[in-house]
Amino acid sequence: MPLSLLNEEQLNAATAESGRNIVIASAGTGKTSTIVGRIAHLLNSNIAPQEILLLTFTNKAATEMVERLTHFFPNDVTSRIEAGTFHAICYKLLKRHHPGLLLKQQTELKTLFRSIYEKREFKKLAYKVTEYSANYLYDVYSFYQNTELELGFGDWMSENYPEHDFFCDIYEDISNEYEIMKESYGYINFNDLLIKTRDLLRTDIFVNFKEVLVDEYQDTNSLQGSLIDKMDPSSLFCVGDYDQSIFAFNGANINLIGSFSKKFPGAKVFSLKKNYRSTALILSLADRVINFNDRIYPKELIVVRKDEPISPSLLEFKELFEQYSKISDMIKANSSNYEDVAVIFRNNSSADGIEASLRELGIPCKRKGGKSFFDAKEVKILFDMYSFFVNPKDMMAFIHIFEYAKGIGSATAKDIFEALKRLGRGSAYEGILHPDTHIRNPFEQRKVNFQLALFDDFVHLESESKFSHLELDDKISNSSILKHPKFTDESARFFNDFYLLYKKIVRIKKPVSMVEAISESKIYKYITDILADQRALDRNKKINEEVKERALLNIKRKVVLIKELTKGYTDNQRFLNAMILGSNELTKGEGVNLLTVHASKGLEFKDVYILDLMDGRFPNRKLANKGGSIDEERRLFYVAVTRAKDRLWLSYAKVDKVKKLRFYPSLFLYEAGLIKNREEHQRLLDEKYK
DNA sequence: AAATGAAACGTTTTT
DNA sequence: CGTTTCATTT
Repeated sequence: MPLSLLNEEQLNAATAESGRNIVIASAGTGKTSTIVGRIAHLLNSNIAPQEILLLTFTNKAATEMVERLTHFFPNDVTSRIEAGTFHAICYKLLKRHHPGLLLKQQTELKTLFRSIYEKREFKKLAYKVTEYSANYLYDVYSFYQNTELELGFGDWMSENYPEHDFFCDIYEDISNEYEIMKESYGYINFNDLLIKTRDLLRTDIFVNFKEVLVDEYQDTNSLQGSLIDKMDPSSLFCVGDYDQSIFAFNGANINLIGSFSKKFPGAKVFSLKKNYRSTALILSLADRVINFNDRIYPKELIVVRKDEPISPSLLEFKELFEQYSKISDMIKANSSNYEDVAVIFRNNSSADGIEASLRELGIPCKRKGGKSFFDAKEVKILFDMYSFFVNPKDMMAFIHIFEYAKGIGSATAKDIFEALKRLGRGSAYEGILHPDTHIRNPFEQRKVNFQLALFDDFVHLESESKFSHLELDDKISNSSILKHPKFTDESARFFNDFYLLYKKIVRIKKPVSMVEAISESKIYKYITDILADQRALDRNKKINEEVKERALLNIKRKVVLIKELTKGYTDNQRFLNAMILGSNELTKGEGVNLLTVHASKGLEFKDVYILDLMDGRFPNRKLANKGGSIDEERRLFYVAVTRAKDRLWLSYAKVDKVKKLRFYPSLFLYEAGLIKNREEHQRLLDEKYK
């Protein structure tokens, strides 16, 4: 039984009476074992597995904990435990009452938001404050949704950004229109997942969890908190560490832990103090630094490991890239098993340098990186085509597809989409396959000036027989869509190919076949050919056939990868949503782990190298000055250090010769006692940031 | 309104 | 350094 493996303090927590319980668990004190033990205890007490909900920060963590339980309980028990991230669980719940929902990539929604923003006029008059950019406003709005439960967006803005009071009505108006547009295109995003689930709980979605367990409670935000409140479980078991709260930018409320007892009078507080993970020297270093933060409860760490510790060491380099290559050398010389090594950095910008150096020495490494893969144009367009077939309301996907049709840009693509909707009596899907043949002109007159209600001329329709020489499908050559004057022979063929694919795909059910049908279609070949041409242009703007071949091969390889990703999925919506929910949980490859501090949360490694410990980069001064805080940066340092089990290296470089920058060692290196002359450092810092 | 070429820009962390 | 945005031409 997992319970017999627990020490006394862990066991006390794991077997706590049901009610409101919080466990303060410092790094490396067996938080995961305690949660696993707690679930075992619940199951032993005859609580049904489906009455247990485990909320974690990553899906990986959830899978791991359930996996551990399978060693002690039968599969049909553990598989019925609800476990996952807030978002994944909400998706599952919401799906029951909202079956057609489709998640959309964050960047797409930003584009939508920006398009709404750009229609607004910010009349400045004599006002000296400039309005927030669309991008920034989107982030602020998202932050608002995660943190504010009472006020409307405009009121919240004017309270928190009083100097922008003047614009707050416009800001709120933009957010309102954004919500309406989002709804009309059938989109949903990460925040909506939580908000909609919360709002439907008790009225449309019913849950009956006896026990809700929350891992990484310090990184829970108000929105997530309100979701738990609405579930109102009979028992709640939260585990967290004040010193590891590093998600303030996402609305994580560090006070949730401190105020737990206030919010739930009579709540039991447990604390885990025995550290099993790291050596005494690593822990004392972490402790020294984190003690510079104000404490809300005393930090008391007991080192369990008694083996001879290896002292953490400071690595000083003259130049940034010298640092990367020397560390790569060290990893090669020092480590037998690359899987046990992690290179941790504050900013993703450090990743490329170290990755290149490792590759040079032939050292395998892995990065959390679905991003670049899903950002590739050939992947994007495949998913756009896929999304449009699954969600015909998805106008943005439609526009992206038709931007590849020569002579048709986003404005015309939008007209065509609207026209298809009209032909299909509200459904673009029907408009393509079964257009209303009575409508002669499906195109709307455009408003040239919205305020003055000036109208453009009707779209001047061309003759139906314009493309009779092209051998198009009958359905298409008879379609009034092609009467739009922007259609040329080439784009008419494009539309025809689009129709043919759509006609074929309608009967397809399985994601694999879907990806196959799209990737083998004429239209996808046409698009990828354009992409390959672009990539094969040489200096004289001529296509290098050899390069083109390679580009096409590269695209084919990505298609194969997408096909592999469909494994295990039988439902198109589920597959598409999973690609968005889990896109950056994919880690590819094996070898040395390259991680940001945030991504390293919850993990542990024998050897840890922390890179680029320069003032400005870590702590990241830009962030600390707005929104963040030096305390949060210090917690980040604490998290990074406590990932190490046996050996730890802390590294910085003095200059970046490419960007011609001079660096000063990180504040935390002084606080750790690794560099002594602090006064001199402070003087230099004061000079630099006055 | 689209295509092309030139200039700026910017580099935070996650579900 | 590569992308994104801007300006110019068609």
